[in-house]
Amino acid sequence: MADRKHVKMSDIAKELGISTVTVSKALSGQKGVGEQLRGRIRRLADEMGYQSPAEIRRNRQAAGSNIGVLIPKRYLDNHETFYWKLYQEVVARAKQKECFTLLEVLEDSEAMRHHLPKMAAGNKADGIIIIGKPINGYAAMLQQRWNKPVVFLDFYDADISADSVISNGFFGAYMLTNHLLSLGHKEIGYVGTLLTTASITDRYLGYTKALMEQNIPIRPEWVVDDRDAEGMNLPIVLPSPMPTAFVCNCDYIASRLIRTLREAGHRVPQDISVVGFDNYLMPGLCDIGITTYAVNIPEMARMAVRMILYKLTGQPYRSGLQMTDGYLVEKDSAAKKHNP
Amino acid sequence: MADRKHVKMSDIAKELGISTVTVSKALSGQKGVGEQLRGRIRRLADEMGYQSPAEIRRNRQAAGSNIGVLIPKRYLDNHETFYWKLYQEVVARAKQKECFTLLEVLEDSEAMRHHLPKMAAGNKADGIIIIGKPINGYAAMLQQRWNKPVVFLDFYDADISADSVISNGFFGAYMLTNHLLSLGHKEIGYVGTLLTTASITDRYLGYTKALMEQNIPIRPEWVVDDRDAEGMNLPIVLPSPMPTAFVCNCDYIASRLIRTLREAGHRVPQDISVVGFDNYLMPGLCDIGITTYAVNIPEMARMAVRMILYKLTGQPYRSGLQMTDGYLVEKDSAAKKHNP
DNA sequence: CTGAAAGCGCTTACAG
DNA sequence: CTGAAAGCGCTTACAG
Repeated sequence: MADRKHVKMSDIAKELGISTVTVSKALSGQKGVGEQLRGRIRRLADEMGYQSPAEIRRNRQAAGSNIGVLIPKRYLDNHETFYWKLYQEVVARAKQKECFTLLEVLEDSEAMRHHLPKMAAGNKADGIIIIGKPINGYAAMLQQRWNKPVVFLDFYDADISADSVISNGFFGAYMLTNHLLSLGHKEIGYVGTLLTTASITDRYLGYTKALMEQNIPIRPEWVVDDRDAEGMNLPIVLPSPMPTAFVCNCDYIASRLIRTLREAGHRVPQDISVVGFDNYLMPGLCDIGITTYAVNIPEMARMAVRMILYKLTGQPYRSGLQMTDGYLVEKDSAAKKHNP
Repeated sequence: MADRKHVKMSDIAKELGISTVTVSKALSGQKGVGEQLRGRIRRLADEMGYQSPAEIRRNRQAAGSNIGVLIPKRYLDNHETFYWKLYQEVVARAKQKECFTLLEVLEDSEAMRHHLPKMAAGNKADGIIIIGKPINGYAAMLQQRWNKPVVFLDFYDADISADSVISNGFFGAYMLTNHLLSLGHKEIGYVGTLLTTASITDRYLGYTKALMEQNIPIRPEWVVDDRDAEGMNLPIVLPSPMPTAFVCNCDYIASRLIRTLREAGHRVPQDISVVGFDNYLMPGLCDIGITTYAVNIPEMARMAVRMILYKLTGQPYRSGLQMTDGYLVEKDSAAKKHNP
C-alpha cells in the first residue's frame, strides 16, 4: 500500500531505453513504431500499470473507498464455490481501483430479522455489493433502508429498478441446448428444481426456447429436481424412459448427474450427453471436462465494482439490470447422438 | 461541417470573462468555484461542445467514417415505425461522432439471393449496422463474407459470437406480466405468433416466467396469433372464454387488440387490461395510452454506433450480445381487475 | 472564491 | 523506424 507515484510514459521509456515519444506513439496506436516494439511497450505498460492522466484522475475520486461485500452464508456452505471465485474477482477489481473491501457473511437468521449488516450499521462501508440473493426480501430492504449505494451481483429483484449485474442464463441455456440439438439430440432433459432461484428458472426458459424453435414439446417428466424448496441438495432421480441428453443448471449439478448416471450404468458422453453452466467447478469433483457455458466472472466483478464506484462518485451510469454474456466451451461431456 | 477548431477551456473562460483555472476546477468537480458559477460554466461547456483532449483523440480516430445502415424493406412497410425511430437515433449518434451514415433498404429478393449490399460491394461503407433481421440467413452471410465490421441491431443470431444490440424482451415481458399480476389479474393471455421472430418468442417466455412463479399454468388457447408465418398481419381472433388481461408483443399489436376488443363490446381497461411493448406507436393509432415497457431507443443506437466504431478503430470492446434494459410505463390501458 | 505563474505529461512537427 | 525540441492544454501550488 505504499503511496508510490503513478507510472508515466517516461518511466516505461527509461525501462526500455527508448524515448517517451515512441512510447506515446505505441500506446496511442499511431504509426511510426515497429509492431514488435509496440507489442513490448504495450505489455510493459500493462505490467507496470500505466494509466493515462485522465484515467488517474477518474480513479482518484473513488480511491480509498471501502466497498462492503455481503454474501449469504448459505451459498458458501455447499460445493458451489462459484461465489468464492466471484468474491475474489471483486476484491481484485476493487484493489485495482485502490479501494478496500470488507467481507461480511450474512446468516439466514439475520436476514430473516432484517438486521442491517454490521458494516452498514457502523458506517464502515461506503457502498455494498451483495453477492447472491439473500432470503426474505433482505436485498430490497437494505437498498431501501440504507442511504448508500447497493449493487446486486449474480441475482436480481423483480423490481428492475435495482442495480444488478447478472449473467445471461436465459441465453446461455439457449446456446447450450442448441449445441445439443446440433449434435443430433432430440430428447433432452433439464436438471434443476424450477422456481427455487431465478437463475434456474431463466436457464430452464432458455432451454425451452431452443426446444420450442425445433417444435419439440417439453416433457415434464424430463425436468428433474436437484434440490428441495429450501435449496438443500436432493438425490437426482433418473427418469424412465431416459432422454439422450441433459442440460443442467450449473456445472456442479452436472457433476452430480454424471455420477448418478454412471452409478446407473450409463456412460457419459457415449450413452448420454450432459452440459452444465458456469464453467466453474471445484477441482476434483468430476474426472471429465463438462461442456458448459462459460460465465465471464471477471467481467461480472468489473461491472459490479464499476457500478458501485460510479454511484459513489455521482457519475452518470447505466442503471438497472446489466447482463454479461459468456460463451460455449466444448469439453468432454457432450457428444454426437449415437444412432443404434 | 466547417473544420472549426476544437473548443478549449480557455475559450470557455474568455467567453465568460474568467480564468482557465476556474473553468478547469468547475469541470473537474474540484472545489474552489461557486456552485452557481460552476453551473454556468458546465452549461456553456456543453453548449460549446467542449471535449477533453482524451475525448477528442478518441473520437478523432473514427471521425469521417461512413457507417452503412441496412434495413430490410419488410420492416418499413407496415405500421411498426419503431425502426424509423431507431434509424434516426443511429444517424444522430453517428453525426455526434462526426461520422456519415448511408442508408440502404434491403429487398427480400436481394436477401434471398445473398447479394452483398451495394454499399458493401462498392466499398462505400466502412462498417454496416443491420437494423432488423433479414430473411434467409442474410445477416450471418454478410458478416462472414464481408471483411469489415458488422453489427446487428434489434435482433440476434443463434450464433452468439455475432455482435448484436437488442432490448431485453424476456425481462421486459416479465416485468409487464408481473405488473398485471400485481393489479390482481390471474387470467392473462399473450398476443403474438410464436416463433415468427425471436423477440416474440423471448417476450412470450418472459410472460411464461412470471406466470410460472405464481404457479399459474399457461393456457394455450390464450396465446393468440397476430401474424402468419411470413409476418403478414392476421386478424386477431379473441378466445372464448376470455382472460381478463393480455400481454401483447408490441404496442402496435396492442393497439390492434384494443380495437378488436372494442368491436366485440369489451371496454379497455375496465373489462380487459392490455399491455404492449416498446413504448413506441405511430401517433393516431390508439386513443388511449398503452401501458408498456419503454425500450431505450437512444441507448440502443448509442451502443450500436459505439460498437461499430470500436470495431473500426480496433479498440477493445465487449463483443457478443448486448442487452439494453427499459422500464415500465403505466398509462391507461391496464387497470385493477374488476371483481364482480 | 478567484486567478497569475509554474509545472506536468503527453503529443506534434520535424530532422535524420 | 526513431527521438531531441518545441508546444499544447490542463492542473497544481500558492497568493490574495
